Amino acid sequence: MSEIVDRSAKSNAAGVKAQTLADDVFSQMRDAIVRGDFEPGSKINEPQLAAQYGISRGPLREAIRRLEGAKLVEIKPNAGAKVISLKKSQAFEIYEIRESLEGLACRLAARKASSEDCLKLRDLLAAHEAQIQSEDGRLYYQKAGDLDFHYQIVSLSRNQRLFDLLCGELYHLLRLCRVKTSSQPSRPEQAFKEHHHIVDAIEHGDAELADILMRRHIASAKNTFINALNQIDEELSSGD
Amino acid sequence: MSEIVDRSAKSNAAGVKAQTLADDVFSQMRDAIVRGDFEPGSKINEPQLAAQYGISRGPLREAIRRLEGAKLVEIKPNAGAKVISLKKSQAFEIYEIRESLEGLACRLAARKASSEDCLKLRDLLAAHEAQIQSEDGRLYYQKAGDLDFHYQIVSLSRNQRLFDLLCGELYHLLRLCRVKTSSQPSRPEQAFKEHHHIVDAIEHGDAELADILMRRHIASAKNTFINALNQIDEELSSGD
DNA sequence: TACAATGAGATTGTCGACAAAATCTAACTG
DNA sequence: CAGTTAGATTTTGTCGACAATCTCATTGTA
Repeated sequence: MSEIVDRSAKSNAAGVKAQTLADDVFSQMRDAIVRGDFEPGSKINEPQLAAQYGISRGPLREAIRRLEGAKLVEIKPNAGAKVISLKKSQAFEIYEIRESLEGLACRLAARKASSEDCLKLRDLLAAHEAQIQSEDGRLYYQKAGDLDFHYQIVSLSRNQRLFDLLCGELYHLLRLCRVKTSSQPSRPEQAFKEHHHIVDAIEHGDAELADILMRRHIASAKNTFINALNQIDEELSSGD
Repeated sequence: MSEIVDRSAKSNAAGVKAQTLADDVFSQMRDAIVRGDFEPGSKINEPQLAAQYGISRGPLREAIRRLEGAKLVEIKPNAGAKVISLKKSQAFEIYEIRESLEGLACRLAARKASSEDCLKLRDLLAAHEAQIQSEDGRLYYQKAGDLDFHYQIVSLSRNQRLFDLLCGELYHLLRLCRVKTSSQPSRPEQAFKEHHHIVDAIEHGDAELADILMRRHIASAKNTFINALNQIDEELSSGD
């Protein structure tokens, strides 16, 4: 009943070939941008990219228009598209929005989650704990693991548009600037505790508390992230 | 410094002719959809529309791709685009998101607004009061006036992305389904009081209170809106 | 030497035509 | 008469070519 689905994965799932060239190239380019294969701020050259993907400029331009809709490129008339380059202040803005929206997701999840749902969350956290204690725990935790947790919470909100907005747009944007701070130390143990407290609140159906705890959790992530960015700026200006 | 700007108005401002056909047709179609000129759920016929706007299918398809990005149409491969048709549950989802985000906007506005800013808000509300007491007050207030107020609050948040999201996307979507409930009775006096209380909180720099008041204000709007939709459903099913 | 005009090259914007897919119609079969 | 299949028509997807615009280097002049 009303399952939350990732609509953004139109094509690149297991072996399902794309329906249209524009959609296919859109997925490829989106992943490439988020992965950091395109330098942020770099110009997008239509003839070159069309040749690279083996398509004509028509579908390519449609793909670029979709990227514009996903806020991953900026288009200026008669000047072409550029890969977005997020400044610190813009990353901060996105974190502010995420803080509010994930608070909402938690609030809704606390009202709607079944005991089964909570069990699945606990399982996920248990798997995370095992990973933390393994050698590459830190890396795993902050990369895929943390994201898994937030994904699952958002789907428990049973608000499809909220899911699309957070998981289909904002997360991509944040990953884009996280490429810079790739090896940020993070704080796995602390985050792990916070996750458990959030699940506690959801399990008790305490929507208000779940909201507050999640917002606090994201605020911490925001701070460590901004600090990492500041540090990079300092290194650049001192080493230059 | 750092003025909040409506980036969505690329073309249709005063006399400034569009830079590119695709952008121009995008604006026209977006306005037409929001205005209700396109029946929600109706199919978009490319050859016909291209002829209507006097352009070829290339730019038209790019415009449609941008509309897809704005969530105003849905595209299925090899089947074309359809104007979005929001169900009650989806409108509800959008209101939930709006509630959270405008709360955030208020919270930020309370922290950042200068006394000048507050004065402008008061002026706006005073103008509204005059309108309310005039003959077509009700209509004015709920249409342009109410929106003006919310626009201004969101600008005061000084979060450009929040502004784009709320004023550039969500408001359009809500206006789209408000077309149905065109003459909803609303509650101008009550809303007017709430607006004043919100400005009070912002003036005092009480971010927490401003947040709560705005969320409550939108929750009321959400309820009257959903009730109006329910009433329409009843009329349809009984009169049929 | 500094600076503006000019022109060549490259890039974006637009178009019409063709290919592939879907839809509709109508005839055919049980 | 219902259901299915085959063909015709419409619509979407893709391509290559041309026009408009921008960029940048070169040249000429003060």
